[in-house]
Amino acid sequence: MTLDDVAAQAGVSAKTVSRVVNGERSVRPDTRQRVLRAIEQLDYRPNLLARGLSGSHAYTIGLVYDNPNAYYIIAMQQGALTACDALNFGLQMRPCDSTVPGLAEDLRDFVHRSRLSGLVLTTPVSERQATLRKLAAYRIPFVRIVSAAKSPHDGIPCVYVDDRDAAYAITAHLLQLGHVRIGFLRGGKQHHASAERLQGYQDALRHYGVTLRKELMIEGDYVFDDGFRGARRLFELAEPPTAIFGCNDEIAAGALAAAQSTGLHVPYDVSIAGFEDSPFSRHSWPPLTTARQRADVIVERATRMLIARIRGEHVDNESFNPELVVRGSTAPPRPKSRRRKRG
Amino acid sequence: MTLDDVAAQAGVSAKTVSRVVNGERSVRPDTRQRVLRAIEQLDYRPNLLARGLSGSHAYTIGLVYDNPNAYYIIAMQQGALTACDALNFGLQMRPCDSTVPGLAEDLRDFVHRSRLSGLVLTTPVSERQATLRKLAAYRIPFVRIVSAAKSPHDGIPCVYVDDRDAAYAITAHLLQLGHVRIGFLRGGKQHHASAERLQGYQDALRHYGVTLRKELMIEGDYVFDDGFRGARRLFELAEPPTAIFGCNDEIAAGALAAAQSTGLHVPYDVSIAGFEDSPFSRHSWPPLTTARQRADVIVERATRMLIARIRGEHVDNESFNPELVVRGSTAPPRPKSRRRKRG
DNA sequence: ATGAAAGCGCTAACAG
DNA sequence: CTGTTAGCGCTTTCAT
Repeated sequence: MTLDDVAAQAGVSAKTVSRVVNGERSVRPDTRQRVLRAIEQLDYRPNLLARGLSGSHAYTIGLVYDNPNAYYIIAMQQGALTACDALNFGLQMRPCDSTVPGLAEDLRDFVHRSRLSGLVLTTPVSERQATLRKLAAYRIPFVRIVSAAKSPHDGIPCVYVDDRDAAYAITAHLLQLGHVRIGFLRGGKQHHASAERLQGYQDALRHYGVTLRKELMIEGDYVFDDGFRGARRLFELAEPPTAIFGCNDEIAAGALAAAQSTGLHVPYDVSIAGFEDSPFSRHSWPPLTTARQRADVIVERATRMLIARIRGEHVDNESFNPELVVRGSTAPPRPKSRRRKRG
Repeated sequence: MTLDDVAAQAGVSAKTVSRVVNGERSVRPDTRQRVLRAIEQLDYRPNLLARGLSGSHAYTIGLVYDNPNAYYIIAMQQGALTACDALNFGLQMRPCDSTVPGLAEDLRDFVHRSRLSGLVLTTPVSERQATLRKLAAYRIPFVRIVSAAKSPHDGIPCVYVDDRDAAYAITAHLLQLGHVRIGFLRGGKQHHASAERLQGYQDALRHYGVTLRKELMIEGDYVFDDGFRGARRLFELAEPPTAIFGCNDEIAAGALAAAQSTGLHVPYDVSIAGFEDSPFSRHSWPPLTTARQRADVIVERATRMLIARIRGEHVDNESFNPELVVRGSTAPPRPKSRRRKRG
């Protein structure tokens, strides 16, 4: 079933059928109807390979990620697949290392080789300004997912996730339980979300009139071991925190393991909260209080935006707000620590 | 960078370059070398769209999976990508539900629509005999990954993983530590690996002269909650086991959580072992003794086999043996005397 | 063992 | 508005 078959059936040229299929407006309504009917009768479906080879792009997008978190990746892929299936686009997965020097060139080659229509950039690739600039200079259409409290005004379409607000909510939850000394285990610096979450933590403390303490904020990366080590350091302080907020669930899981390895009971001796609502947070004991971040929804939206953009439609930035999920790993501090604070 | 460029560089015709790229044997070794050098010098990559349009198939394979385990999926994708990149094939991911009635037809449509060259079937899809038969009848080339102690002789190429042997090794490890009452938390019945692992467990017990006890083998699925519930049931027995072998790491993580929620100390009160060597097993406290199963390696091999088969080469089945990894979650059982003293 | 010619199904660039 | 003519980069088929 080819364009020519449809053309013959409709009594027009192949090019006209092509125009109808691609939604071009320079076709008379009655001609269009005739072609549409022929397409339906013959159950014609365009050959993506031929379209891609001949046209300026392959009707396929690339999903670019550099994220050590398996759950996150699966969720993102799921979202991208959903959108691509619905809109008749192909999808290529592209794991990468966001820190290599030639990343923009690699992605350019990737796009050119497969004649990709565009890219969905996820964090932290989406936060490397130099890479974004180069990609834009290469005229590669892309949409990115970023961590930001409000819509960026740089003209590049994005879905922005308000990590700051969600981190504020988690910290406020701990403060409302009565915690005052709250440790913060930071995530990797190449993720802007880390800074946003730290900001949310600090904003909450300030609003509740609690002094920020440097020794309670520990640097680290989004890995279990840094959560473990960071928590151990916090426990060894002269005045250890009664609650710990890990920058994501994996860090929090590391903190949980550290508590257990130290003989501390969670949540009675120490409360622990994470971020992300990954299966990690449910598959620990006790399950972790966290912020629900629907990576599948976020990426599906970004993918739809990208395809709309490729089709020349106007697109507006979209926002996503993670939602607080309270589970068993957080509870009020033990009275002892409160007394200590007062005395 | 096209075939013609390479042909010019190597001083041969485009067709010869094509032959080399596709691994055809009718090329003289020295000619092949010359072409290979030209390809490297020019960093030539064949255009998959053109190949697909021109050839009888799209030089792209599909990776089919129905597995709830994110780590497993990522590892499999990684392996498939590695092989496809090396052999200049495209890759399409295909998550599915292995229990739906029309699966074979869905996959056939998937293959035809994208003119896929073949499929890599992973468990448990690869174990649905009716689906396999239909796929074969549709003349769709595929390679499957199965759980088996020895090479199947059904003429369908496969990579077979000896789960039984690895489960035997884990059980033997526990027996050698001195455990006699060893609980087994089974995985989902639609996975043949579950039966193989149970078999390995039973073989080891028999081999060591330990009586099998029904109440120590608990049914369940490959999910955290079943590990949790199953372990709780074991702890409630009049004579609870001193060690638990979970059919995979997620089940074992559930068992670990159950132990902790019951106030049992791992490994002093109870040893726990898993299977898979997923990050789960490292990100718990204590880290889990397990069997290392390199899903990436397994799938990469399967993918290479599939492509070889598509190219008309002869392929033999390959085997993979998971390897025992001992970590902190297993230790000798507590001597009765000491237990009394502490209790 | 290698090459020449003929498309694969579609769209871009031009006609009219 | 619609049609014609050229390819896209590769594999097929058939020569040699």
